[in-house]
Amino acid sequence: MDFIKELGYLAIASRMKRLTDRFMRGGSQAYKALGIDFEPRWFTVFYLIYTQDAPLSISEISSSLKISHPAVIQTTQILTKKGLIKSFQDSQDRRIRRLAITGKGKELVNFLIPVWNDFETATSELFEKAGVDMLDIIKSIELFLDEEDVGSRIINRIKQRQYNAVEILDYTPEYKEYFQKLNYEWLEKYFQVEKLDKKILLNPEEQIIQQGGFVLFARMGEKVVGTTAVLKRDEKTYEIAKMAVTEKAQGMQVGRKLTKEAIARAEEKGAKKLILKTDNRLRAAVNLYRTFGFKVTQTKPTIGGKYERERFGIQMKLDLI
Amino acid sequence: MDFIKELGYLAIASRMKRLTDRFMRGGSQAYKALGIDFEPRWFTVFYLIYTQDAPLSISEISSSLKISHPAVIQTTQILTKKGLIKSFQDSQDRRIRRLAITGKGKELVNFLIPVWNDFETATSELFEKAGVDMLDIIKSIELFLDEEDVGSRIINRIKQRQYNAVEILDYTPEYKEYFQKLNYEWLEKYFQVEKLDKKILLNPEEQIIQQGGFVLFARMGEKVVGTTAVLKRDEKTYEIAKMAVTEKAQGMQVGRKLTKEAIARAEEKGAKKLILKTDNRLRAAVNLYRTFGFKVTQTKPTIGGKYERERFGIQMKLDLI
DNA sequence: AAGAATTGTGTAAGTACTTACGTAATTATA
DNA sequence: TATAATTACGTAAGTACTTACACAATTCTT
Repeated sequence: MDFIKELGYLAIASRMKRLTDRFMRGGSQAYKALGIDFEPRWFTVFYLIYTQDAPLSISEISSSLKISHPAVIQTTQILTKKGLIKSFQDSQDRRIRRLAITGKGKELVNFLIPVWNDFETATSELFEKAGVDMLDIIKSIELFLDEEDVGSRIINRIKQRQYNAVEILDYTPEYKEYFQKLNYEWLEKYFQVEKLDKKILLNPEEQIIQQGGFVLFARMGEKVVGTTAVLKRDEKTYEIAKMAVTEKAQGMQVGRKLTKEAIARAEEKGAKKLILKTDNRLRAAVNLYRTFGFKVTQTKPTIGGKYERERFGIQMKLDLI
Repeated sequence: MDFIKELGYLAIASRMKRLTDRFMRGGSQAYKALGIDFEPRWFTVFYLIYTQDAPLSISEISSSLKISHPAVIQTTQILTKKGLIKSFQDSQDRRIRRLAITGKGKELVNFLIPVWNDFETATSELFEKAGVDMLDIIKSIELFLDEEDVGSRIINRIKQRQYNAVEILDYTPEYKEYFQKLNYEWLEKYFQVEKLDKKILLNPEEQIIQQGGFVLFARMGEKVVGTTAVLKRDEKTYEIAKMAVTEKAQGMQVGRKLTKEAIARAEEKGAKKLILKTDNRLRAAVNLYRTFGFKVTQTKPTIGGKYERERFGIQMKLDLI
């Protein structure tokens, strides 16, 4: 029974690892059977040093093989101990230690060349029998991964799913309490709830909607996890304010979807300019707004601003069309 | 610059390893980005325990995943410390420790299921874009490796090459010295050179060839590395004797090719039966003869045998049709 | 020309496996 | 029913990487 096989692409990395280990062990067995004191993992470093005319430095080997430099150091230490390579200081740059093959090393290479040939033939024959051009496959996969690595591929997919799971709702009186609660949650964490906050948060209909603005809510599943308000400043200018996302839902694209919807609705209402006030220390928020095209317009302390916290804040602006 | 790429199938294992590492690291990054305390390497063990209804033992997990049991123990120790699984002693067999998922573990699974889904979609999409059915490829390669593993594929190829490199030569007077030297080499190592040995080794023409037998030599490159004699016992019976391969060439199929040629030539001369005397302690030799169909016919000490060493020896026989 | 930044190497610690070996419990065997 | 063999688990040591950090030499910047 082989559980990993059953999991398909879910455990593809584990399965590839298992296969790779099998290849590595096979190589090791072959050397052992021949009575040669050599390991497959030394091959790339040793062969690189052998083929290059000019002695290489540690970091040159590291970048050529795309492995870490401590890995190179470890391997070269072993090869040096075996007497297969030697090292000397570079004459120009005293930081650099250059590595070259020894006479004993060359002797071993001559002995190993036909063996390596057999390695190559045996593996290429195996892949040929399996009807697989493995070199081409790896090349093509590596190319795709150079474009975007596995991690970010997965992360983007997760974000997309989370984004789709967020539903944006219009203001209704029964959600009023969430507008207050969600904003209190973060205000209390980072700043204090000031007098003007309370006034707006307690009376959104009167303070925002009746003034020509609007309020949005974000729902994930059954839970209201975020909110934002858009205030009307004048016919062409609106302000995004009172954006709040509950802690548990942060990083789940709630703010992104709220912002996107807020911009779209403001545009519908005839806005030509959107502004917002935030705090330079709230990096996630500032970066989010930036991805929508908001630019910082004011970083100096607003002396006599309406809110105490504005003394540390910045203003951002987005021109529509 | 990517040296490993240039090496083709010679460094395919290193290249596969690099690719696998990339996948593993990608998974790790994704969990980290989500703020989840979970690692890709835990997945197979954790998921197996989760999916199975009955709690599993260490060795059941080990064989299901085809990894060593200490690897399972290590992973389960971590998962236990994280509170995701728990263990209890089996009621029937007190050696067995059974592993089951905890409430906390189930909670995490529920959270992770959509994430794992994203893992799967992201990787399968990647392979699809690359035009590769990776699951099928790995399946097919694993199938071939189950038949014959990488190590033995390589070793067989090396042996074949070595076998082809051995050239069998007929007796000529100028090689006479090798017949003596090669036999002295091993006789002195394992036994003593006895009186009868000397007589035959010094006069092969008279003692072997003129009696209806023959002598063969094996050459690798410029060097004579092995020899054997075939003595005529009667019209239908020949004896393989004085087989010697120099130490440096041992394991290189010299004995095999000499034996094969000896059998073929004896057959040409009309032999119906081949016998030989060897020592049970020379395992490599006995096994070699066995692969040609020789059977042990006599294991008891030959009291009063011609050679002192025969007291520890065995006799083998091969019937030729 | 002084200070900052970068580069090359080395060391330490951590991770995720492996093989080898030890011990206790169970099962098979004579 | 002793004894041997097998099984299940655990521990130790080794391997082959990694990341993080330290330090010296060199190069860049002002």
